[in-house]
Amino acid sequence: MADVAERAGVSTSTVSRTLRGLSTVSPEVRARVEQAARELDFAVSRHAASLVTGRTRNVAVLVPTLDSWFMGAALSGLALVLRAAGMELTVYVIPGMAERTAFFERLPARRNADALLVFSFDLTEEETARLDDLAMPVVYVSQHVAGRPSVYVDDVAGAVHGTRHLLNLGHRRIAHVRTVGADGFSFSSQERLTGYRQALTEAGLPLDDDLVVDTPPGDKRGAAEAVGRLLGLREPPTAVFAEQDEVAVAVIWTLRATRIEVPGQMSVAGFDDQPVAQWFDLTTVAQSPSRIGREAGELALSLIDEPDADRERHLVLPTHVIPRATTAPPPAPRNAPESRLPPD
Amino acid sequence: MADVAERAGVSTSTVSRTLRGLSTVSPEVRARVEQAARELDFAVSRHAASLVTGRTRNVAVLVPTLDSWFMGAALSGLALVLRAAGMELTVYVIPGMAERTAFFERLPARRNADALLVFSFDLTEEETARLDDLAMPVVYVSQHVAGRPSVYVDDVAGAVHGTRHLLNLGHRRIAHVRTVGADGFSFSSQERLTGYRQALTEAGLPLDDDLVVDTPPGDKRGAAEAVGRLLGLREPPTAVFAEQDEVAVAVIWTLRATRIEVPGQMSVAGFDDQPVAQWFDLTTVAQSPSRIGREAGELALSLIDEPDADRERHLVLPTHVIPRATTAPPPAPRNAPESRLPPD
DNA sequence: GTGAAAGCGCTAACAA
DNA sequence: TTGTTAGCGCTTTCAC
Repeated sequence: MADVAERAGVSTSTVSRTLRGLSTVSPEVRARVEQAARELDFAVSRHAASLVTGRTRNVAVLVPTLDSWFMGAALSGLALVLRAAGMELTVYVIPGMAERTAFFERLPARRNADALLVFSFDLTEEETARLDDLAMPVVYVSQHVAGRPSVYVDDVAGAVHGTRHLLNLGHRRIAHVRTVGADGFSFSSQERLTGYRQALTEAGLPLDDDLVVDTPPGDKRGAAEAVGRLLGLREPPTAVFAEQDEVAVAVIWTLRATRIEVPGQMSVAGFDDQPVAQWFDLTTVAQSPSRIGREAGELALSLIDEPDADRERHLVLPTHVIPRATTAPPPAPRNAPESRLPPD
Repeated sequence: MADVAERAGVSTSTVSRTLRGLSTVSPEVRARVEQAARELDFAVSRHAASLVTGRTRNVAVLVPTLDSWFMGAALSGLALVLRAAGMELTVYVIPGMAERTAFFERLPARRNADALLVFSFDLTEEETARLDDLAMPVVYVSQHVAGRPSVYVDDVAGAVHGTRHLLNLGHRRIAHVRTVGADGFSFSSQERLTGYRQALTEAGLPLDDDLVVDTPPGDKRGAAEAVGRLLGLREPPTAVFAEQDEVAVAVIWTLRATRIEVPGQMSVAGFDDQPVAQWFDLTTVAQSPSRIGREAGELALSLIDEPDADRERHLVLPTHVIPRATTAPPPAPRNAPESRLPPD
């Protein structure tokens, strides 16, 4: 910066003021400084600037992986918002328990970012408390954390609508296939189960635990087993509401391999609307991770500017059912009393 | 850090030395300092440290998007390597031409990272030159840049093997569907076409330009048109080698919708082996973006430590064909002279 | 509207 | 082995 100052014949203060766009610089001086900066290919060192301002112009995110449709889309949305605000994005990827422990022990984001977005973890009380004394805004994404700003999709309502879609088609035996990961059921997983149950109850149907089966995510074999269990039931379902599109696709795969037609003999609906849903023409409950990312980014930015605003804000994003080709009325429709069904 | 020093009854220098793990600290003092640091939840400000060391302990990546299978996997691999080295990762997402211009104009990574990884852009000479005077190692990923360190997959060889797989099944009319984006054909696109042609030529087959058709990526309609063109040919192909799995899937989709059996009447192979390939049981040429990310990260780290080593290193990663259920011998096999085919 | 000077939190010489 | 001191490159008073 000293070089630029010298070349423009001004002090470094003036260069600083010019480059930050402060209006207290005369036009001629501004022009001279800008030209000098351009000629010298000068870029301000964020580090030095942070040191004195205390702001890093950097937002950190904590994610379990980068390698998923959801995270890719969410971070793309977030990146968009951050770039528009002149903020940079640093990513902490925490794939396993060891890394997670290390992260919460050292909290490396401390002082090196203006805000932290925590994606898709089901945090313990301790971890949340640890983040509380981070002295920076923390936004929780894809999870509800009481008293802290959160952004998430309305999984319960989504599952209700997805299930209702099947009910409205006339299905009465509707199964739910959910995923169980290394850490047990995720938060979304539980919410979607709740929604599924709620829709059935609303429709006056009994909750049959045999109709709820588990599978590891992204595992054909697991899905095959789950489907096998459902087909082995005395009264098998006529429709499956899967917790995620990937599971739905695996279910469809298994059914077709077993020569059971979808949707002719069995309807299948998913949740997410990720690209694979289009390839399979899958009926699904759509959410927008990219919007989640954007909203979370904007919330973080607003918290950076006004640390006290929105401190407890929960932003709940909507879903919508996209009917496609994997759901249809059941093969032998029973004479269901339509009046008892709430509208889809 | 002053607080920690006071609490431990030492100078800040000693705290600094301790926290950086220098061995010139006596065990008792080290213990006191570490305890004090823990009690105060102290984390070193990377900014202040960078200011004096000139090293940021941060690696920047320039990516066109985060929202793709390839980038997700590649960045996950990269993140792994970086975390192990205690480096942080900042991501610049440049989705469009405007952002790209802005990036190369301002070069915001300058002085704010120890290395830059440039993913999947076909850079112009100017842009490359611009990165040259960035005063930090720049690693080019998924592209060949003469005289600069690069990491990429061997697209030509991959396409050769993919095409040979079809040749070995007995196909003689093999089409190639490639993608054309907003910026024209990508580098990989061209390489894969080259490999396709090379395999045909090796097999003594003529190159028929009618067998090479274009489609926008991820667009069912475009794929349908492309397939239509191929089927309308006087002598239609018996197999399609698609530039990417997504295109292959779209092609299969169209074929099946047209009641053309895959692989019974038409074989289809892809390139990438992304998850959707498994769902469709797609024969494909597999590459490992996660490995690409790891290798690129390691190359960058080595360049940071030894700026002069490996300056021109090109790391070319292998691919392999995964035969699955979408390829089979052609419906009416001609009596092809097997001896002329190179081994797969 | 501009400059001089102090200092942000750290590390790296140098002394002790 | 430890402490003292001088800056790293910037922003921010405070004068002018």
